[in-house]
Amino acid sequence: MAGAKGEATRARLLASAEELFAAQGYHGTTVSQIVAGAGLTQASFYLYFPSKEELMNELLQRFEDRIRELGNAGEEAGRQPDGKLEAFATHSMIAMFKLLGENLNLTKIALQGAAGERIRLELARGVADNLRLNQSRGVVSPEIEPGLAAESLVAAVEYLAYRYLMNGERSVEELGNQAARLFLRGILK
Amino acid sequence: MAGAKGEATRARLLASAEELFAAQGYHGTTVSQIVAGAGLTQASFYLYFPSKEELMNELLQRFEDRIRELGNAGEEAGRQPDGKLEAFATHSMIAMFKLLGENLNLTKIALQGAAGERIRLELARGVADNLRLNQSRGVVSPEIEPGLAAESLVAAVEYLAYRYLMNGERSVEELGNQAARLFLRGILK
Amino acid sequence: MAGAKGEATRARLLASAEELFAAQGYHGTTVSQIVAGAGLTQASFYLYFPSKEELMNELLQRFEDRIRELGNAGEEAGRQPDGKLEAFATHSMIAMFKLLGENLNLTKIALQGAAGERIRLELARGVADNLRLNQSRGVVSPEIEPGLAAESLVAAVEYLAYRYLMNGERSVEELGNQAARLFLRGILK
Amino acid sequence: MAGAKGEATRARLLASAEELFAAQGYHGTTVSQIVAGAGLTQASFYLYFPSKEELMNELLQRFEDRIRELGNAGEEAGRQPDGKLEAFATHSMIAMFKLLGENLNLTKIALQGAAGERIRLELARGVADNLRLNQSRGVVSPEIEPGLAAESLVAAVEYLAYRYLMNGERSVEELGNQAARLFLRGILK
DNA sequence: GATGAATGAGCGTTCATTCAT
DNA sequence: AATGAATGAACGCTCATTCAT
Repeated sequence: MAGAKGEATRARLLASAEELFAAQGYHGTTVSQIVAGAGLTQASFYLYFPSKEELMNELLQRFEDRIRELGNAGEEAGRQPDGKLEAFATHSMIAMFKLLGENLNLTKIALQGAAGERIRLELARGVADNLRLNQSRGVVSPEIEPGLAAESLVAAVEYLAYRYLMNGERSVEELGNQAARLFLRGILK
Repeated sequence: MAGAKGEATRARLLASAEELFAAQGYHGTTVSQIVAGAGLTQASFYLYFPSKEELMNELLQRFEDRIRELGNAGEEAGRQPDGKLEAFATHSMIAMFKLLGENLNLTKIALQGAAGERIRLELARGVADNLRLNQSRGVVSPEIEPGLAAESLVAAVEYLAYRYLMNGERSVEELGNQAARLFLRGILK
Repeated sequence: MAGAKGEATRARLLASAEELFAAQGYHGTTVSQIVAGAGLTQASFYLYFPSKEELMNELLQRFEDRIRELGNAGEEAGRQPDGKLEAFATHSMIAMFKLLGENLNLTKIALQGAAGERIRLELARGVADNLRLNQSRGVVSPEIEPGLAAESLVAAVEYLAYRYLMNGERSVEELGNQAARLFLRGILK
Repeated sequence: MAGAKGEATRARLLASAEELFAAQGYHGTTVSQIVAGAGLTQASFYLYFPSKEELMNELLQRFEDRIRELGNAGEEAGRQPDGKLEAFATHSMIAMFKLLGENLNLTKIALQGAAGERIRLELARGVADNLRLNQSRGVVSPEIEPGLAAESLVAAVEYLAYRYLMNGERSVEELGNQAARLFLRGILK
């Protein structure tokens, strides 16, 4: 079982970097801070990553992979025939909050840089496709522009996740229910 | 009117910094890039700002001031008696998009750092107050949580502004109408 | 007269680098040694040169320029009709020793790296052309291979210059005379 | 015969280092490149050599040993009574080219550093002694300075060896004949 | 006999900032 | 009002080397 110790060290570096990148941004974080957080010297950093930038890329890649898994899961669920859109939407929201909640630092990192836009759009695309499908089924109002609505929803979910899950003020279910209600029925009585 | 030239130079530095901070972040932007964008030498920077950080603070301050103006205007408007909430909401939305659209770089800067949270909350507070008022009037559904709804709305508006105004793909009015419709009546038919 | 001080500093850096590169090679010399030799801090180095490598290139360029001047002068002289080859050769040798002697450090630098080969060949080419010309005139033995002979001569001159001019053991004229005699008439009685 | 494998590994390290030092110089070559060339890890290097510098010294020592053997052989040959200097010189030249040709990388290494001077002088000393002996015999011109002539010859031979043996453009015999002719009889007709 | 993991020191380079002119 | 010249501190990164296994 060669390399068990190395794997652990590598994981510590990733964890340290994740935290720091989220808090201070990529440029604002130094390699020396990352290694300090992992209890290592600077030189050791380069045993595990060829550069600070590559470590960043690895973090982003991890996040994108998880996003894609969510997207795939959502797609399957969305194809289910019957019209219980509300239950499905709520469930989907909760899944999104859960995903983001489990990767809050990654979320923040991924969304703050140039890569952020791409990831955001990827998240939104799945939602938009779903809206279009349900428009054709007559469940979703034809006045809605699926793209805009999906992007609004994604932006809101991201923010709420960061705002309320980080400090534990709200649960994933609460947020999912409220967001689903808000976006499905609007705020009017 | 001594200092007219100095004022202009100072403005050029602010403009250069605004653009660069928005594109690359605070840490990712160097003083030498800022002065290059303003056609000056490094040393001149310090004739106008005590430090890079103070320049940043000034930009943030400017943005907060404009936000506050918007908030004040909204408050007045919100107190108007009659029940035309929809028209008022649409109008408010357009005003928000207009404000952000006129300060896209500042918006991006303000929202990416630690100051972002404070500003976002300030924007949301005005909206939340309004929602609460209209809940008591029976116009807004009692199931809505004003805080959450307001923050969702602000997050969505910010993102849409950045996404569609920067490249001119949408007008302020289009965005305002769509956002108002979405948040007021929801996506369901 | 802007920049007089800067020019002087730049020259000091070049001088310091020239000495160090000659003594320790490019890789063996550090920027911190160069600036120490010029009485500056590390950061100042980069006010004058974009990189250590560019400074090196500039030194090499200077040397190549001087070599080329010598080559041009030699070419003109070589075309002179009459058959006083011996006097001409001696004069040419002295000119070469003088050039190398005035740029001993540059010579050493230029000849130790990858660029060395190119420069050596350039020097030798002029000599070889001359040998060929005088072969056709019947002055130089037809058994001689001009390329080999020229390269031998250049290699010998370089070494002698470094060996005897650096410490002042011999004068440019002594070396020129001896080398001319050796290569023209050989060592046999 | 314990240690057979170790010996082989050690030899691989020496070979790898020889090639790299010749191509990039001592300072320009890293231990990690050396071990990579030998298919080992960094740590293994220090099982065989106490330091990078010691490896270098060993390479230089090997070269000096071979030079000395050549010198001894030459001395014996030189003492042979009869006056066939030309044949002897040609033979000696070929021997030198052969030696250097078989150790081209070592030659390059040995001559580029501070040790180069010492080795060059050692090589030249043997030649100079021989010239002096033959001057007293009246075979070599009294106008020749043995030291200068010997050093010129050595410098030329070294260069020619590197220039023409590395790429196989010339054979050891061709070079030996040409060099002997050139130095013995000169270039004049 | 060889390795994986680690390190202290130093590399070339860039940063925000200062000051005499 | 602006600049040329300089700097201390820190950056990301690589070096030769060590040591427990």
